[in-house]
Amino acid sequence: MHWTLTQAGWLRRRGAARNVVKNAAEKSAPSAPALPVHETVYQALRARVLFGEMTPGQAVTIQGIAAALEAGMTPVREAIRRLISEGALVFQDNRRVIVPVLTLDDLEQLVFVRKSIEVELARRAARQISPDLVQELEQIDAALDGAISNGDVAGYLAQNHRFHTALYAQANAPVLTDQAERLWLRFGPSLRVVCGRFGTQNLPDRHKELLVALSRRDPEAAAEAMAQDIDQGMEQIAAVLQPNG
Amino acid sequence: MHWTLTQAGWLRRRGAARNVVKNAAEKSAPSAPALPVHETVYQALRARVLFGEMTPGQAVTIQGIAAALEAGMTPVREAIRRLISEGALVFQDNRRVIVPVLTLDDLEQLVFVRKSIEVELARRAARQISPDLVQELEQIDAALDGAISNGDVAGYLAQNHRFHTALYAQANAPVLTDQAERLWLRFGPSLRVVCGRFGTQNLPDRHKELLVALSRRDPEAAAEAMAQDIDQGMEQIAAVLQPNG
DNA sequence: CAGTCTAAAATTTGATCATATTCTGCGGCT
DNA sequence: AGCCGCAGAATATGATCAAATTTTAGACTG
Repeated sequence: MHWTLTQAGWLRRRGAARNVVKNAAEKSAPSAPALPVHETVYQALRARVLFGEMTPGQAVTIQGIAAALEAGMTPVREAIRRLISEGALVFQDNRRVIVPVLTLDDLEQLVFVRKSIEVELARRAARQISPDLVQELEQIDAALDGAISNGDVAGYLAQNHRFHTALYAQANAPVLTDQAERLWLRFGPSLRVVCGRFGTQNLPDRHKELLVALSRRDPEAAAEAMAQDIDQGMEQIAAVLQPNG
Repeated sequence: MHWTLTQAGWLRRRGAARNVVKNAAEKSAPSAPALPVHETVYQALRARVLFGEMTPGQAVTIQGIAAALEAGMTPVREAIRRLISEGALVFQDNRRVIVPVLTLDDLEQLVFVRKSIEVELARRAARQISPDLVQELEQIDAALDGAISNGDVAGYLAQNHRFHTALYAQANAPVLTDQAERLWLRFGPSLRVVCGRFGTQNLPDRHKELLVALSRRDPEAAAEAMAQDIDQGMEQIAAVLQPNG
């Protein structure tokens, strides 16, 4: 399914089924303190960007999102500003918002920053990771392998993200983790394009070496494996980018 | 002067002098395409954070800002979300917003990222900088020295920021520059505290060596000087932070 | 009687929406 | 080409409601 987030007025707000997002959040956890709508909208949009449900260049309109998510314009506006600030969306001169199109230049810089930060995160995680966590990561990686062999692109993207997120959580470095999360938002849409074009078969999976290094608590080996994983992933993206930019 | 950005209703909006910010922006540049209010509010708040006009821990209320800047709540809200996303402000569980208080842990990670990114920016700038720009940087640095010897804290902070910004613009690396700018927002408030406590006299200024390296177009020397500058500045901040966090 | 703990009222602040206004780009018309 | 005018969209406001904090008042205890 591919959402069209433009075209407002596609379901003129009626008293009918309001607040889909909010209700979902409330039901799932009765103890949850009812997240603000601007937060849930943010998370919904963020997931779409991260898992490639929005294609590079696609237009994103406030009213379109508001209609699609059954929310008011103010919270949508807040969510969008946030995503823009994170590089997940781009604010054009027209005042209109689109999903960014990566250039080779951008990608080259992204590789540099990712290698600086995520390699360090891997190093730190390796120093203090617990056997339990290694096992959890192995499970995630197994699910990831399953997704790859099934050609399940969405599953691959989700599990891959889950793997890295779980690992970085072990580093106990909120500032660094924050930066890393932000970087992922920038290549999410393009990563999906890669999968769409080449399928999931020959996707990189350096996670095995990473897992070995982690279970050995070998920071430098973990750092090396992470660097390789990043390089491979980014090269895949570079392959589908326009040569110029 | 120290603004109290809490306490709404402190000037019950009358038709009097509306849109202070907007008018200022419009007047200053007649050719300017009338920036949206949410943008001008963002810039105003950003400057306050960056130049230490807000102290760590200070509360920031939507209605307070709206009243102070004579703007509506929606644009203020957008600006605040943006600043939160950049780490310049913090969204608490109460849903209330404050200026963050750095911990030693945060600072340590900030040093790491700054050194990763800004050192690289210095390197890249050194490769392609023009003599004109070196001269401009020298002028800024002179103004900076002036501010230091005059004990002009605000001037020091502004010129220091200007120096780095102008330098990074030469690196021609928007993604990296973006990251760097974001990092500065996180230690701005604390930097001001440093100056307030120790004055401007013994502030670090490794810019001289940096300028020499740049005029020689020596990337590695520039990188080294930048690393030193960052280390010194961050150490000053560490000195005023609580030992625990 | 002083101290203090608590419940209710008052106040502050945040969240959201509906609506009015302004901007932008497009297409037709001269 | 240049000039309307229209439709889609973004921008901005103020009203309204809800949540959280502070204040106040009273009751209970030692």
